[in-house]
Amino acid sequence: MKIDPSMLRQVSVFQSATEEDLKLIAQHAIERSIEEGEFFFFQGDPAVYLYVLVSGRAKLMQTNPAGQQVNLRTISEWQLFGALGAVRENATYPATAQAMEQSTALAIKSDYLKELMQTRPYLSFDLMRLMTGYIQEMQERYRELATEKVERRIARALLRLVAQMGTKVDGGIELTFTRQDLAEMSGTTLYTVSRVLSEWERQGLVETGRERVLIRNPHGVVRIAEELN
Amino acid sequence: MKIDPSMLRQVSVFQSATEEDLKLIAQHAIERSIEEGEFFFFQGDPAVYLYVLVSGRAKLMQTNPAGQQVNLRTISEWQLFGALGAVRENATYPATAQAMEQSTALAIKSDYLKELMQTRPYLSFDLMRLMTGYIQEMQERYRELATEKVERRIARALLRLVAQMGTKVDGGIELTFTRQDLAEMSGTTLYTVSRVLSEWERQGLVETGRERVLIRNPHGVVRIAEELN
DNA sequence: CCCCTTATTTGCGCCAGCGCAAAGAGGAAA
DNA sequence: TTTCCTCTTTGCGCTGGCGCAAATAAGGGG
Repeated sequence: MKIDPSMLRQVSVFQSATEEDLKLIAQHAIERSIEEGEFFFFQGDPAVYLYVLVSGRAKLMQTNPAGQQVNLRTISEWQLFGALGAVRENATYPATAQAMEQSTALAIKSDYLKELMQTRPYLSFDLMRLMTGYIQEMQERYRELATEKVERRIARALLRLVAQMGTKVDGGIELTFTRQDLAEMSGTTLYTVSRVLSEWERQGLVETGRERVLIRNPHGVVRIAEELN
Repeated sequence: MKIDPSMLRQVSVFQSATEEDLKLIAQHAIERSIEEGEFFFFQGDPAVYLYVLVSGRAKLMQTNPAGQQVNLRTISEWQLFGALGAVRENATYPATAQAMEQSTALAIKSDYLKELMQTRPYLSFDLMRLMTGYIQEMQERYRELATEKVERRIARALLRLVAQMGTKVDGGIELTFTRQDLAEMSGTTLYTVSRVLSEWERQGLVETGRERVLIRNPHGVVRIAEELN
């Protein structure tokens, strides 16, 4: 199945592209579908392609030598990932991309995008805007991890997820994540996440289930995330 | 005192610039000198200028509402900082820049660089390369903070500093930092840094003094930083 | 509808690292 | 030399959060 080039405009980096460019990009893209739990690429692989997620959900994570991992970012539809290789020569992916459900992505040769960027300043510019966003987010999360207590970090992780992929349902906002995912996102362990969520449930802030958190009182979660003390 | 434009080539982002461009940039730059402990800008200020440090040393840090801070990066001569504003509209600085000693920097209007970048792809490209480097470093540090024990984090912080600003002296590599600085760089407290350094001193790895660490056995520090156990 | 796999909860014990407090130590200025 | 300020060290007690282990719950497939 070929992707309609104009769909690509949903990708933030391509928002100012011409129809012409989108068509070119679509022509150079390869579609790749993988199952839940499989990988688009591994940390350390040569960064030959960059990807645009077309459907499904994936996570970008980093693993240390001992195998422990942290979740850097969750990728949803029409987000770009693995793009660092388009900038550096002979780059390797600094993180691993794993599908959280059956997913499809467009793979675009990093070199090709690099070539396009030579003559299309808006592309570099939009990509740069994306990157500055990541830098800011990582800086913030780094500070959080260094200075904030676990409960607040979990609250923030939850809020970030709400902004990114929360779905409104009756009675609140729903998120689909395992405790383990949440732990990797907030730099803690699944046990602690479970305990904190249980406590919040007792307070009526959330309602939890298997791979599911329903936020009943978003304002309450915000208060935990922001409250100074 | 006016800066010789060709000196600007030491700035990584300007490495591929033409002499012409360097001259233009130099003409648009304002020199600003500040004393130790003073600030180039604060987190939250409108990001009107970006800076190139000409002499001295500064640190970029992020503060949380309660006032605790983490050190994101140490800036040495001819490094660019505060550049995020050149990319985003109406941006505010996401961090605070404080001089660690008497320092001088060139201030360049963010808008001006943005203008230059429109017609000089190499500039965007080199800036992007710089940014991808920051992203990678922050991702790594984030993972470290989430998964590694304090001792190892301190070892890594030390090694990063060695790479960036270590000076070779007889008997080792010397660094000039307070325990507090080191603590902010590795996400811990000055007490813990002090204890760890004392222990390393007993083991003969380092020699410590006021605002000073002499690394006697770099290999030993690397071992602590890398060793999987 | 039952079985198996995977996710979740919770009790329990433990310890790494925090942070106060108070005592050194080093430098700079006078 | 003395004073003062800042940086550093270290004892001490405490606790947040980790992680094992075992029980429980929830799906999903056959």
